[in-house]
Amino acid sequence: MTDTPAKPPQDPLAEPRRRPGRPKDAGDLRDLILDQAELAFAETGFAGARTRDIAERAGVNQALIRYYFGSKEELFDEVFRRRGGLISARRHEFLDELLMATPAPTVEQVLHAYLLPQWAMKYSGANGAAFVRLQARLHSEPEEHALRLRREVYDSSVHRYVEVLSRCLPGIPRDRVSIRFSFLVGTYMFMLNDLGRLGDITEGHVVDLGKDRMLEELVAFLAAGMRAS
Amino acid sequence: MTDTPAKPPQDPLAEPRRRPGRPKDAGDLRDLILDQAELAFAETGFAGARTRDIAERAGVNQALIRYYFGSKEELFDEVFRRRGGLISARRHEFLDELLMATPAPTVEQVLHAYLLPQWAMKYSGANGAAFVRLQARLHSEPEEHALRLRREVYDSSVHRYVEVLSRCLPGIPRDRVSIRFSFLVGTYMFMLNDLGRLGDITEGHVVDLGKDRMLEELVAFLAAGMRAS
DNA sequence: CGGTAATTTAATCACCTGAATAATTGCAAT
DNA sequence: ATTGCAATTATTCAGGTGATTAAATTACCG
Repeated sequence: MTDTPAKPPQDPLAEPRRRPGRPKDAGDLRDLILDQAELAFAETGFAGARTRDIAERAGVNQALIRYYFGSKEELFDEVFRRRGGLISARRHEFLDELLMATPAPTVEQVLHAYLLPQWAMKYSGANGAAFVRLQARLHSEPEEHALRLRREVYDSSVHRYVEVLSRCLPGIPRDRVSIRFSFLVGTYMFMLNDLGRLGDITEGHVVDLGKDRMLEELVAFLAAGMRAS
Repeated sequence: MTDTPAKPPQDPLAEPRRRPGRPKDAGDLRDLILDQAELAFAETGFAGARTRDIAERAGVNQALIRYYFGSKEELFDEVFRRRGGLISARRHEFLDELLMATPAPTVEQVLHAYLLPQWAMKYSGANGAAFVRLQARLHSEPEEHALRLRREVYDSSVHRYVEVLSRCLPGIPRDRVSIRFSFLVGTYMFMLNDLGRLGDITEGHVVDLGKDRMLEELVAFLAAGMRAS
């Protein structure tokens, strides 16, 4: 408190630090933080990710996270809602389009409409794959927090798809359709998330089937399961 | 350092603390630690669990974890291997028995043999359900550590089942069978782990189908998927 | 122009974390 | 008896953790 109140001798190679205060153009640091948080949460999960890392990767002070989001948990929620909401919306759209085009679609068509938004996000570049992993992680967390988020974001689209599928499968009671739908959720979550188990199981014969082929295989498998007598 | 070298005034209601030194009968604290670690890891994942909590729940000093296991990570490995090895061994046994009884089993029979050990463990009481959750969590962790463990414990039984299934499904190329098998892994992992999503998806109509009925439904679904043309 | 509000930083807090150490006790072999 | 090993504890360590505060800088509104 008594001496060297001035700046320490700065590294002349250091990039020009942002100084505090309102920025001139404000290139929305909020979104930058969300992007980096998405990556961090995907890599190490909620507990494993450090707010310091997230801030550093975004080139931003740690306190800014609190400023924008309040807490680490609320930051996570926001990350999840941002893309989850998008996926859910796309699902609704695709189902609308499908029902508009054909009043009695096949099981395959309905499943394809349901899965495509996730698939497209995974291969969209731009952190999509990270979000998909983060989401798969959330799906295996039994905590109340996780459950609440999933409900909030996904339940509405899921319920609609179950209803439509039920109409496609007149021989199968509704409750059974919904049970099978929950099987389906586990299946695609795992495949979306996976980063090596497929290679192990096929003993190296199949490592990456490619976006389209994998989706086809999955739809065929799931549709057959749905129709099981 | 200078005064009060003696014990602080102890809470007279405190239970008699175990004093250091070799115990008289040594009711294997090692296993006690493993049990509590299993619960803790299942509840909050690897990063979220605290060695302090684990030790406390086991009624044991924290340093004992290091004494027996070396580190938190090695403790986790041991927890995983203990029951994972058991499950893998059971799978081998059941497959042996099945092939002994019928040289050409149905897909349903093979899948049942594969799934039963996990199912039985989940409903065995005695932390079985906790282990199953922990395992499902591990399945959605992409880290190298997780991958290595799964390989070590499960690959041998998985490869055998893929081979037998391939024989049951002569119309389907081997690679495709193994891809479908990896679909299957995701499906049952999710169902084993699930603690509420089923209820959401069925809008409350189905919360718990009961051990046997759920396994039947799952086998029917998966067998149909395996056979998909 | 001048004041107020928004945005950002550096610095710090209180607490927690896994790990390590050294002391303590009981048992078994000599 | 004495010594040495095994199992257990209380205590401490070094380093992180999310959160918080106070100050700094700029934009915006009158």
